[in-house]
Amino acid sequence: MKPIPRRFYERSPATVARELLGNLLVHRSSEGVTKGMIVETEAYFGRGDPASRASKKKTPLNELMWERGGLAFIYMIHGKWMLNITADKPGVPGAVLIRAVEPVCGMDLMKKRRGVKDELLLTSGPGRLTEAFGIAKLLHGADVTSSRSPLMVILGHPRKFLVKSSHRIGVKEDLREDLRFFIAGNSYVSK
DNA sequence: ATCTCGATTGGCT
DNA sequence: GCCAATCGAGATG
Repeated sequence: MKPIPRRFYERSPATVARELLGNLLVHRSSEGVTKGMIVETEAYFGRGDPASRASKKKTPLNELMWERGGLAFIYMIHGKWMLNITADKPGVPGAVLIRAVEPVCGMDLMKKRRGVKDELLLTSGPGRLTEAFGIAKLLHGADVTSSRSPLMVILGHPRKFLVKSSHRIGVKEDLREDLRFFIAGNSYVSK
């Protein structure tokens, strides 16, 4: 399993968000392995982006957004863990929120962690997928470009799909630009 | 120490 | 469609 290299992430968050679609998120833990195809993402910038955690000053929570690309940036909102991957060049804040994946491996473990049987409810939302994958603050700062990391992103099989975009979900104030990207017609895209 | 808020979710009408 | 529970971080005292 070869992770996608760091240079992939050190570009505009919007480009990274779009191109992450179709690739595979892999988490390895003592409980087992879970794998899913990324089907929905959102891009966040720094200064000038009212919805971003990095729109204001640096804090212990958001400082990772200024670091190099390809690091897991994790925080809690409404009692749920959100998984982001840092993007853009070191010193330039940016991140991509992983909003949904399609389960590929470890569905039994996902069902156990989520406490639901319906596969469609396993990973079809940012809080759902972190619960299904067992992702929490412990993985904050994990390097998803390292093959030794418990959390990584690897190249998906080449597949044809249509990418659509929309405004970002749930944000109080959004930018004019469409910054949510998803695979058209995929049933794991959140509502 | 206490209060407020949110890049959400699930249950109920 | 509406609504309340969720809980850690940041702000405030």
